[in-house]
Parts: sequence; C-alpha cells; structure tokens
Amino acid sequence: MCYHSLNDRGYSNMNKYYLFFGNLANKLKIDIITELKKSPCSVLELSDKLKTEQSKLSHSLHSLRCCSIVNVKQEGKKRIYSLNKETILPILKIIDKHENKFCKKHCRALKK
Amino acid sequence: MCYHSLNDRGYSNMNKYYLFFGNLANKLKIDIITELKKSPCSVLELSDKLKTEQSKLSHSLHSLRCCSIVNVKQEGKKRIYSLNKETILPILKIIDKHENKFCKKHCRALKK
DNA sequence: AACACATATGAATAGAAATTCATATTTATA
DNA sequence: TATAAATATGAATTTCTATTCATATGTGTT
Repeated sequence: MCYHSLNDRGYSNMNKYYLFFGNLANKLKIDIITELKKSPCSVLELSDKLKTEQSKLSHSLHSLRCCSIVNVKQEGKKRIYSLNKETILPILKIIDKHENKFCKKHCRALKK
Repeated sequence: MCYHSLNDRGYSNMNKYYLFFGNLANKLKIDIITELKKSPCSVLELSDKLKTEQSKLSHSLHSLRCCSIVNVKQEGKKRIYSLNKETILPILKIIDKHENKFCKKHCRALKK
C-alpha cells in the first residue's frame, strides 16, 4: 500500500492511482477518516470511538500515513493522528455528487 | 463491487466510499480508464490495445459500469464503452496534485 | 434457422490485502 | 533504571478480489 517505494523502483506512473484507491478501499479506513474529520485523536481514542482493536488501527493508520492521507505528531506518550483534509474531502464530495447524479438512476435501470 | 444492491439492503451510507475506491483499486481498471479517456471503444479493441484477454476486460468493465464510471452502448454486434469523465478525471487530477504536494516530501522523510 | 462474431457469465483458483495475536518499541515517570 | 502506558511491528491466518477458462448469450448475416 505504500507506493513511494514502488515509484522509486521505476514502476509506471499509473500505478499511483490504483495504489491510492487501494489504500482507501476499506471500511475501517473510511471510518477512521470520518472520525478524524471531526477532530484529531490518538490511537486509543480511535480504538474507543470505533470499538476497534488497537493494532488493527495502527496498521490502518500506517498505510494511511504512508500516502499522506493522515498526519501524526507526538504528544507525550500519545501519537495524535489528524486528517489531511485537502485531498480526501474534495474526493469524497465528488463521490457524493456522483452517487446522486448517476447511481440512483442507474440503479433503477439495472433492476428492469 | 456493485454497491447499489448493498445500499438497498440498508447498509451504512459510508460503504459507498470504500466500494467506490475498491472498484478503482486495480491496475487493469486504471489502464481501461486511461484508454477510454482517449476515445470510446469496444471490448475487442480494448483487448487489442491493452493486450488483455477478453473476459478479463468484460469482468472489469462490468464493475466499472456498475458504479457508472463507464457507460456502454450497443452498435451492431459491438458494445462501445465510454468513460464518464465527469467524476473520474477530477479525482485523478486531485491525486496528481496530492502526489506532487505531499508524497515526494513525505517520501524523503520516511527514508531517514 | 444456421452460422459467425462479439461479449458476458459462472465457478474454480490464484493472488492480494486485512485481521489477529503475540511481542517489540517508544515515551514518560516514579 | 525499572515500570507502566501507548503504540508499532511481524508473521500466520482469514477474507476479499481478480483472474482464468470453459461455456452461454446476444447480435447481425447468409
């Protein structure tokens, strides 16, 4: 999921897209993003809010951090994760629009 | 990959995001999108251009169609697939920007 | 209606990514 | 410096998705 290394090894530039998408193709990661959208928080806080085991979060946060969708800073013993809103929020908004515009209609069409 | 049915069964609205991303998290699908960006074409034409087996393309095109990323129309024996540029091109552009702005710097940081 | 061309479909398998769980590392504090 | 708290890591396993390949379906032509 960390595509930086891939790029370095001379892989096609197109790879970045599907690696980026792959990184987000997961319910937990979307839940994390949704939570961090409200406010930054630590791993244990996330664990509590999302009722999710800690190492699972650490793994997910690692790959989100890998492609800079989240940032982290140390605060005492805690590591505070925050959302890089600049990229992901516009994308989610485009998807919302897409759903409204294309998917409801298409859905009916498919049911026929 | 077809999330319409999921929505119908009362799943959370958040699912749509990761299902959408999941649908794009694949090299072949990005290649298809890249090709259809140039011009619409049939499955066999795609097969030729991308040096890819036909049923593989049909499967990929099916899921891309499911979430309205591509459209299709019948023309004689052929089915002509075209890209719904409205959604995907802006998203790819955002990802490009993201890479340039965040990933190169971050990449260096990770290597230390 | 038989045929060929074009595409779709289904089921088995292969492949990739997420999860789990035990343990290591990091950070602050007594 | 020993300890506790917070997080990260690795490897085994499970779960999910893509691929493969054989075959079915659809479309136009003779």
